Amino acid sequence: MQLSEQEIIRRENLQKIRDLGIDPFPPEAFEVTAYAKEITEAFDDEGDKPNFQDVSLAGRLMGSRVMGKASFAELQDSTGRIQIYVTRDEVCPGDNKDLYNKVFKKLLDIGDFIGVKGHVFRTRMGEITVHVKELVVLSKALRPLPVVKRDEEGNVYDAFTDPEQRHRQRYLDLTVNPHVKETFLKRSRLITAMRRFFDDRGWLEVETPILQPIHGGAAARPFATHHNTLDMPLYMRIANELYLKRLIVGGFEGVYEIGKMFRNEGMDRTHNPEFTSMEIYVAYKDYNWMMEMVEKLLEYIAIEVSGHTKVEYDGKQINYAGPYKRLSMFEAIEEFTGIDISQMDEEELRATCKKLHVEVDPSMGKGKLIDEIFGEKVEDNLIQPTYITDYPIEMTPLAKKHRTTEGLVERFELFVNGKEIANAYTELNDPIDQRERFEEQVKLAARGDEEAMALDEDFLRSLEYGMPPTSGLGIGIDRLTMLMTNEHSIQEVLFFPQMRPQRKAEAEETEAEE
RNA sequence: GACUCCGUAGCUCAGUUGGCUAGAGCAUCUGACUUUUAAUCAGAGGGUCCUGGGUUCGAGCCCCAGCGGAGUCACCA
Repeated sequence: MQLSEQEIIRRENLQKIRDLGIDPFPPEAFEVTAYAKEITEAFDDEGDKPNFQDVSLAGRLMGSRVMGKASFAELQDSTGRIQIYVTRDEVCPGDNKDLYNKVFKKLLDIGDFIGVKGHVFRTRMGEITVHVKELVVLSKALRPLPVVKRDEEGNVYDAFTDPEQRHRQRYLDLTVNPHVKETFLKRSRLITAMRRFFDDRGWLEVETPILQPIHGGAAARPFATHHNTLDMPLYMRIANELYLKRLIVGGFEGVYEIGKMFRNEGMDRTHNPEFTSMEIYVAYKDYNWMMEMVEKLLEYIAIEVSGHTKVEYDGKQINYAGPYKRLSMFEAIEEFTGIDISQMDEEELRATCKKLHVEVDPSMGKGKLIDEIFGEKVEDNLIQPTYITDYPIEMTPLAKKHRTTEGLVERFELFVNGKEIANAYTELNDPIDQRERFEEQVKLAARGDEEAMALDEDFLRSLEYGMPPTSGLGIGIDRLTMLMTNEHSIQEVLFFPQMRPQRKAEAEETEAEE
């Protein structure tokens, strides 16, 4: 491996620290008693006795301003940065000044972990600072960190911005770009809030198989794998719906799962091959109840994550306080095109598509044609949270037929900022109807539809034993996180988004070793 | 999968119509400095110009192929 000049110098510094009898990677725990954010927010030197007079902090050294016998430096811990003040004679009370003159001034580099003990004071310039009495090396960094600087007005210099490097080396991104950490803290708060909301209502968090012999529950191409001992193909799940419903059959009244799904399809700003979804099923409910539940859920999450029901996205204020506007698919199309398609047959729909300049192909059936019109003419207009209800039966094989309208199912999707973020049904629990719907899917598959659902005989058997009336909901956690954090790419809300291997040569070497 | 744009120092970026030894700021190194704030001042070092071919007297720049990324579209919950 070819080392850069800076890497060579850091390795030399590492050895020099060892030569001074200091372990640059000490095994002992270091007791932390205070954090940067806590100190900068709560330090009080107005009264008789300033607080934080005996603190111990640990973190990375992120820059230093050395001036002879006294220096200022930046310490960055898990909560943020704080200035530290280090003087030679306090850090080195005896005759040996090596710790200051050699270790601190020369051998420590940006990125090294150090621990400091001392008291907090305010400098003449007004900055809250830790006056260091003891300093220890906790871990040496051998590679130079990107150095991002900010001036008083908050202007950023030499930002670490290349998306490729940021995503491949997320640890660097997290270290030098504070906003990134904030996004992932919000993601975590979002999931925690959602879990608490469900747990408080007595619904049970469960886990269902990720490796599935039949990839059911959604329309998507799967990742295929193989189990050696069983000598059988297995698929990474594209959905967990059919397993969660089996648990409702088994007698749980409410079950939910937050977990990864895998779809072997294109990648772009809103799609990663693995993504996190939340699915919940509640017995004795229908989709009308579910709409009210989702309103409460999102309002709760918005407040927990950002403090308000109104969250800015893309320069727009999105208001998550319910109730949300509800439009049937036909009403929505009529609202944005002026055309009532509810009574049209396939030929009339085809003519309407042509009139609206919506591209179609001959393989599309009635449901697909309606979906195309909706996607082209309506979706982008649904900025504030809006429910679209009552979808054509052809595209929704797991939802119950509409209670009043022939040809529709009891389904809704929630749209925010023109994107679908939730999907829910009054679940189909009639096993005979369900079998017929699966058989339709099998016919589609025979016609070459790679995404048609497979027939799951065991799932049908479970329904035949009886499933209570149930409503189910799925929410894409990544996309909801994007909305709550004002991020525009799914890569910004995943720690490690999928990327191509960096070098072909390296990939070939790895293969050769196997 | 198609098209467009991008790839130069650890980081952010210049680099003219193809023309001397490829530049800047920060970072790094040497020195000065006991309250600094993007610390400052003086000096120094650091390059697989993404990779491989080609055109040319001469390529960071032009051509071809490849690798990686970003965007748009296609596909898709």
